Amino acid sequence: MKNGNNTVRVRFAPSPTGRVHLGAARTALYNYLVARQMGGQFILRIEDTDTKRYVEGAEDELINGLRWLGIEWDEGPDVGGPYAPYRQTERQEIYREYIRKLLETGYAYPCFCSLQRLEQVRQQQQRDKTQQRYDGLCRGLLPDEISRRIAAGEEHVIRFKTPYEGSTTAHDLIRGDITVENKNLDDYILFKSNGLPTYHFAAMVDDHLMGITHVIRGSEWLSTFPLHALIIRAFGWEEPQWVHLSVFLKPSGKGKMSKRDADEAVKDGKSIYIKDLKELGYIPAGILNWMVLMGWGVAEDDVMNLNEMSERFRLNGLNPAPAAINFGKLDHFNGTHIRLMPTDELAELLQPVFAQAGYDVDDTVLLKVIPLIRERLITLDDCLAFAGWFFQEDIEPKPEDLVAKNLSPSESAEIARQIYDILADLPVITHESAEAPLRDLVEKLGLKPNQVFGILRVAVTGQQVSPPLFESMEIVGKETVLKRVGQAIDLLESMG
RNA sequence: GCCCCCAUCGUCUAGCGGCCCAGGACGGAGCCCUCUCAAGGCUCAAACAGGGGUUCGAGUCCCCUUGGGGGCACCA
Repeated sequence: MKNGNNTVRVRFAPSPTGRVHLGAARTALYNYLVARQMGGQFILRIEDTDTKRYVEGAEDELINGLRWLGIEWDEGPDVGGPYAPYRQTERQEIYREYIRKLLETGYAYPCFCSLQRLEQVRQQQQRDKTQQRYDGLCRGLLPDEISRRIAAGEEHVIRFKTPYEGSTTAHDLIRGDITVENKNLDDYILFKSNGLPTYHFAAMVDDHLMGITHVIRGSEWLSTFPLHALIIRAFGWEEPQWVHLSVFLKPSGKGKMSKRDADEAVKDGKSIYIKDLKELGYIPAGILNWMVLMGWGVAEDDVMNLNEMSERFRLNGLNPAPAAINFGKLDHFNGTHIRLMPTDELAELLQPVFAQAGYDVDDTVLLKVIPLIRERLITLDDCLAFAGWFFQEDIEPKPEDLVAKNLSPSESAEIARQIYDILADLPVITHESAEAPLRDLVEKLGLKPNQVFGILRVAVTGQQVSPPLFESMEIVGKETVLKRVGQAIDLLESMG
């Protein structure tokens, strides 16, 4: 390997131009997984050479989002490393040095064409329905003229001198050899007139200098990656392994997931933005498990944590075809991982959810409540609907909910009174002490269990859907239970 | 328009020439369990885009068609 000690080095190199979404997070994940399983390094590099599209705060969201997911990097702008700096705008000297080399060897040349002229050329090519490519006006400029115009301060860019003849073949790990005719490539701009490099140039220089062995990135680079290979070869460097990931399609499978679609999803309580997912009550383990399986698959046992993923993941098992996003599966994996989580760990996650909703949560109560609600949670936020009533002094059941199915309010009130008497007679309400006498009551009245328990459930919890009744009563205690059943009786009687 | 990539159940996928009248997961249907809602267990429906080759044998290899995706910026 090029860095001499056989270590795999991969990188995730986003540009801070927007929010962190699924596509980016999954690319980061795959890179991270490869580094982990091979005992290599994972590098975070910020590609901020587009000053126009730079978004304030994007880098923070990125770092926070990735860290929250549990994806850690060995080197990066915030943690430093042997190849610092890791922010491209801080590496401008380096790029200038390397572009000089390409200029000297004749692989690159200055181009003085104006934006307007370029636009005209493009339009003409469009009219002619031919391939769009720089027409090469400045390609043959003599050294004298070049130095004269540069000395005169004329604005210019630097282009790669892509051969007109021949073809270029480069190898993608999951697609095999890809060959393009050089005439179908372009004289891509390597340096912009503002003195900053473009992605094509900066990324190649950095990947080489940072000893990157595997470039794992989105498929939007698939059509330009022969060009990237050309740049690397022009320097005489060794090529990394190229891996181009598929894109995400919208849930319908019809068309690429666009920003607009992403915004639409948010209205349904779904999102492809990591930060939104966090706020929606999804947990890292669930999101990770969901993401890793979009573009990669296992034969069986698809529930995995990060460690298991890094052991099982295989780059050559990647699927080159685009994948449609399936939010239903996110729910499934999130619920599954919540169920897998130790009680105390879940408690720590649930505590702030309750707090944010305005509940004053007692930790010891919460610890007892969790086993009752855990298998009912899809997202963390679901705990509010199931268990919020545990932490409310007063509940307000709807009178009509208190009325048992096929019975009148007064009949229901009578049953509630009998329930009250039974519970009042118990020294303490537990699952064990309450169930038998209440079931006897059901039998005595000749009713369905649900009719009797339904009244009690609504009386105690205020809602028709709740965690298991007996266990719940045990937690809130006899005093509260009796108080609420008493209130329910009053309510039922007031209904006439 | 030009260039490149892709193609197994509705969706994510296993499959790298015979182990496949195609396996798993989500979702769906049914049953069981059951104090509600879940969770769990069991069962069922559901796919190799189409057409040509190659081969004793093709979901697996090749070609074409069709369909989908990406790229064609002084953006990454």
